[in-house]
Amino acid sequence: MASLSQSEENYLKEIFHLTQLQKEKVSTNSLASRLNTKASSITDMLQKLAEKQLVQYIKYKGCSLTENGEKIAVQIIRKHRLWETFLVNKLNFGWDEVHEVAEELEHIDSVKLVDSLDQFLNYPKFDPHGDPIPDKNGKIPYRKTKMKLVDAGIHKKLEIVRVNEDEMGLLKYLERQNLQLGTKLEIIEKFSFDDSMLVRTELDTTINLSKKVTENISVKIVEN
Amino acid sequence: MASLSQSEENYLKEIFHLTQLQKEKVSTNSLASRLNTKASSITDMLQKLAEKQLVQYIKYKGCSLTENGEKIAVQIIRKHRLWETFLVNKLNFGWDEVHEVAEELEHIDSVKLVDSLDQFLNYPKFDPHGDPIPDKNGKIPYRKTKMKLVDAGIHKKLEIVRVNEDEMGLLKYLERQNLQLGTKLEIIEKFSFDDSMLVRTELDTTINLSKKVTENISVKIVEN
DNA sequence: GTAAATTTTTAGTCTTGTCTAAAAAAATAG
DNA sequence: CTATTTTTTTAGACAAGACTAAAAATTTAC
Ligand SMILES: [Mn+2]
Ligand SMILES: [Mn+2]
Ligand SMILES: [Mn+2]
Ligand SMILES: [Mn+2]
Repeated sequence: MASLSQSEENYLKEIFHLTQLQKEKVSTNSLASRLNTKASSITDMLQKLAEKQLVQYIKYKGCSLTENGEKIAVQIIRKHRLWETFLVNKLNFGWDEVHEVAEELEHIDSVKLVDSLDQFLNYPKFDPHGDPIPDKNGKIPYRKTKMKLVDAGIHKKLEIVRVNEDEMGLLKYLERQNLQLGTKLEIIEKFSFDDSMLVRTELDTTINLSKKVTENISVKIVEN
Repeated sequence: MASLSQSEENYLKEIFHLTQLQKEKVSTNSLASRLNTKASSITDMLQKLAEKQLVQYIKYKGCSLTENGEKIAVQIIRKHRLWETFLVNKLNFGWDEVHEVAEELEHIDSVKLVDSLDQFLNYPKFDPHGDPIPDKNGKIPYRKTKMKLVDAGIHKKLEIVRVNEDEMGLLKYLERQNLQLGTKLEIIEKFSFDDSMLVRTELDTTINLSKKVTENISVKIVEN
């Protein structure tokens, strides 16, 4: 089990994420754009990872993770999300400040460290953005009932359970609007001409949210 | 201020440590043995670091840190020792388990992270081995009164304030003997034929310590 | 003060991960 | 179904950081 380079780990992680989004095999170009590299670099690396039995790769057909590759990817995601939780819960980072540092911390290689951190944080199930934190065995506590705000029905009592941390600028925007995980809200009206919606929060403030926003927030129904 | 590679940071740190030990310029070979590389690799890197104005390097004459190089080295040491403190104080690592992980954590690049960690730990002055932790501004809280146990006088009340974490196996040995930072002891007798000594600890247990041990423990005098 | 031993540097290679440019395969359009 | 466009792969290059072997400088020994 020779340990992997940061680069290799990032590739595995990204293949995992892309596989979640669309069920098909992951294309060279999609990886290239997520990893900010050129397609040729992706091809090189995929060949290496295939060699190491971490991905299945068929020329021109894209790739997917092997069982082993997925196991490793999940552990990196576990570390990433635990560190983000640590930074927010213990070191008082804002939720928009943690991702970059977690990108570095996730590569620290020590099982004892990760497990101790997990315990120290009291075995959190979700990170500061509401993403599930895989446990020691790689089990991911997906939320069963969760939908994008854009798809939620009108006049139901909703609670924000997840925000898309990848969406550049969203976190800061939500902070400014006083919207956070756990915030309860209700859709008052949906405007079809620009797909924005008017929502009312607990404090009786009403805000208009654009499609861009409501597509990147997930909620659960609290009551109806 | 382009950020440095892990390798470059390790070189700077090691040059700093070696400069502390012996006042002269640091030799290529001494660096090679500390960094587990070959002398030729050292030469290559010194040329690069000299280029970047981080070390002063004169062919065949050894090197030393520039002001800027030292500043960076000290900040890495700060990070190393803060992380070690975190691991012991918050995650319940043993003092013999932290160094390796800290070697990785010390390269995480985020001033906010380091300073928050420092605050979270309550601005510790010393790490789990009794080594001083540089502050945000690079000031190092050296202990004024401290001597190697091997050099301490007989029948004085002493307290362990520092152990040499580099000495392979020492930490585990001391743990086994129930000797830790803060342990009070008194030298009962010194044996010149093998330079060992008999010490009595607070709990009235007496232990014979070899020269190898007493050279790598530092104490302060509590009373005489 | 010269010869031998040691230390340090140089020259040349290798691996990793990236890039650009060109070639090849696959997808799309008419 | 063929031609064009797009995607992917290959070929060749480069920088970082390490290594080995050989050359050069320095130190030590007599
Ligand atoms: Mn993140
Ligand atoms: Mn997250
Ligand atoms: Mn250490
Ligand atoms: Mn230490």
